[in-house]
Amino acid sequence: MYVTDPTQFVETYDDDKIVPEITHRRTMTLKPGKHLFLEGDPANRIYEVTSGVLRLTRMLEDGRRQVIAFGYPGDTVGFPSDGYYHTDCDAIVPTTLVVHRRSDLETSKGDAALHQRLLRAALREISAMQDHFMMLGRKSSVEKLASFLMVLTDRVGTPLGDFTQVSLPMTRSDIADFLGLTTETVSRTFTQLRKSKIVAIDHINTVIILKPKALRSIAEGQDD
Amino acid sequence: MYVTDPTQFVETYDDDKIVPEITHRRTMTLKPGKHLFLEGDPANRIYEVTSGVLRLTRMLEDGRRQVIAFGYPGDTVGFPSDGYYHTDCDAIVPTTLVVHRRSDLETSKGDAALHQRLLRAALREISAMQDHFMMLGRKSSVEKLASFLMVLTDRVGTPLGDFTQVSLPMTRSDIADFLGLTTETVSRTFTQLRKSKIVAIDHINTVIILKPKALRSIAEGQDD
DNA sequence: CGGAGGGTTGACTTTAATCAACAGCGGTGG
DNA sequence: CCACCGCTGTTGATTAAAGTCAACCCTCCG
Repeated sequence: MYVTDPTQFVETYDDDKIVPEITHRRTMTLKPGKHLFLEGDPANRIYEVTSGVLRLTRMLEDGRRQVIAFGYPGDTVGFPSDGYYHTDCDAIVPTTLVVHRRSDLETSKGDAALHQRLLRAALREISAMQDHFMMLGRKSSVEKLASFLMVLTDRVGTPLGDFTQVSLPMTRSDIADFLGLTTETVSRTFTQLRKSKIVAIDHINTVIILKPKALRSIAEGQDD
Repeated sequence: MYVTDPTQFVETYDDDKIVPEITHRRTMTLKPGKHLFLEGDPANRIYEVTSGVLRLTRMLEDGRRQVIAFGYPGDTVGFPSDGYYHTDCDAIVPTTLVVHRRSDLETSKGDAALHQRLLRAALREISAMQDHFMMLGRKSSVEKLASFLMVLTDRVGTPLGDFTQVSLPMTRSDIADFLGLTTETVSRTFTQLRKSKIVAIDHINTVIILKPKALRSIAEGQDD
């Protein structure tokens, strides 16, 4: 019930014209709460998420935390810089991964097609991070939460009658640390969206998008 | 683009045994205020800054602006995603650039060494953006400004007696939009740092770092 | 000399954070 | 099986931080 809809994942693959080969594929699984790597670890592997959800985080000395990204199926994680990882990464649900050796991908010796994929993934990542900047720096709490829900709707939403269902495997605290808010504010903002009938909250970790257009226009700051 | 200290850049060159050839190098210059590209333009070129400073920005419909990065010498700008630029880019001082055709860099046909450079630049960019996330999402206004000044000190600071001088070619409004603050808050925060004798403000666009250690510990959230 | 734009400062408002209480659920063990 | 504990989430009251609105200054330039 946690896991991201497999059809979504297949589509992502189709879009990218990536047909994974059985040969030369190393896969692994990761249990919830288990770390894939920590900030400062030497970065020898690059991973592609095939199912589940990862959480990439950074911490300040005093415990303040920023969730950099959630790694959904189709995402690549573990981009190295100067040979090291610059975030912690752990699983929030059981997760399966394809493992690539960094040396295969980064040096000229490796497969050119794999190379291409890494570069494309990095460029997509940069673009996604640019959206995230605008969100962190310039949006209000409702706009942040609406943006977050829209992204998830577009990526991993599943149709449910006339509406779209989105599962939120992460805690409120994860959402808060992703959006640069507190858990209390996230909670209040959910309540606000629920009371204005834009979303319904099914179970704590399942929301139903009732008015996608309204949600999107909030996300983009059109109403104020 | 945000943090890459210049020695780093030189080392990267050495590591890769890339000595840019005069041949096949196309350069250009850009006057202050002139745009290099706009959000949504097809991304056919990738640029390396050789002198000057660029500003990369994104806008919301209602005019709210986020400065994504400043492009200093050694930085690469114009990373495409889906074939388009996702930010505006203009010069804030006279700027010179090396121009690369995207097709040369991104497709398998191009020079493998150039390929490598693009990938490295993209990975550095991702790492820098991760710092910026923490700053936007979790730091207070003083911490933000201190972080900004530290990065500039490390990258482009020039020794001045016992101290370090940093020039700020961008306006207060650019700094505000980079840090997710208002110009008023930036101004007040400069005053605060000036009054506590951590920096001195020479000319509007030149600051002198009097207590780098104090500034760094504020930036990292050690004092509160 | 005068005007425009960028920057600073002050007074006040708004937003989200903080502090605190409590509800719901899920697991554990008596 | 039920009681209790601990964790996550919600809600309320209050506070703190940054935003807004406004006045003013300074400098650069025509």
